Amino acid sequence: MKISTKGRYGLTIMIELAKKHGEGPVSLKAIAQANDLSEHYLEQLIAPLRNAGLVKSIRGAYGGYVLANEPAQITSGDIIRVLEGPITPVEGIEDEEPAKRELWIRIRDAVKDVLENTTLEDLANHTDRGESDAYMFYI
Amino acid sequence: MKISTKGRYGLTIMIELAKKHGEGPVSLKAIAQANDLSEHYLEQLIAPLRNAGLVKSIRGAYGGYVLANEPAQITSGDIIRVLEGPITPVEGIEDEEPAKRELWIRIRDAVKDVLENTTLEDLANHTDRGESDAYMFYI
DNA sequence: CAAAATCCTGATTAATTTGATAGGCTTTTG
DNA sequence: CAAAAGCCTATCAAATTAATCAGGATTTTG
Repeated sequence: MKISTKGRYGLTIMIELAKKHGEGPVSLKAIAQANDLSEHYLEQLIAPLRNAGLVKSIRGAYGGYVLANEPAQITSGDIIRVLEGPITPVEGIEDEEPAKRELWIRIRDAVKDVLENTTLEDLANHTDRGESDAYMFYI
Repeated sequence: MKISTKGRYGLTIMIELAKKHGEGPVSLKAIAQANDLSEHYLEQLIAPLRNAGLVKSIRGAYGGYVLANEPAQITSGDIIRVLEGPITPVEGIEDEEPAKRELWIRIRDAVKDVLENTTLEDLANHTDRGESDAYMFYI
């Protein structure tokens, strides 16, 4: 039940682009350095994001990437789906025995709901407002 | 974002035990055959379930396993946590940047809510009531 | 034009997780 | 005792994930 670095780093890239939205292209190098990640690895992740039409690339000196849409129009689900595949706890839910199928569907819909209702704007604008740390308990 | 066969088969075992709850021990062999799974592999999965106190073993001929508690007292979260580890989309949520942390927490809590509110009784009693297949769309 | 910056592509490797297999030991029943 | 069943440990194969490497192509700047 984990999201791999693909989805995590992909989200990192997209949040950086959302923060700089409207300020011209941002290079992968800058994102990689700011987050201490491998630039080459990020290249592998942004390729599918570009193919999916979530970002646009601008080549050449002083080039980089920009979001293809407004941050409010791009959901975390768009990103995770591209990099992690369909949002479902189990492949082929339909083939599962009814008891388990019910559980997988409940989980899938719960996660889907969160991912589709959290946009890049929500994430990029989120400065730590220091809400109660009640959610910080370990489960 | 997938649950591996560990969690899936573990849940299968536990549902079988719930269905036969109160009728004496059920052997792994019977469960393996009924679900066309490898008995040896199931042994690896039931060991942690036993260590966690979710099932009790009865050795010797005509032995097997029984639930350690009533089906209504055991949640799917108990089982998944033992076999898949902590329910969280990311290790070390606390260390994440606030923007992403917020998202991981929302996902974690949504999944946690489903898992902790679905008991073995719910699952074992679930005969296919043929609800609307509206949930069968592909995402 | 030449150099720099950047995107773009493919191949390869390393590490981890998952899934499966084998075999022997122990305990209980009949 | 023999059969049935759990218990335990080790090993291996396959798949996935994570990361690295190498080089090329394109565009902009000066």
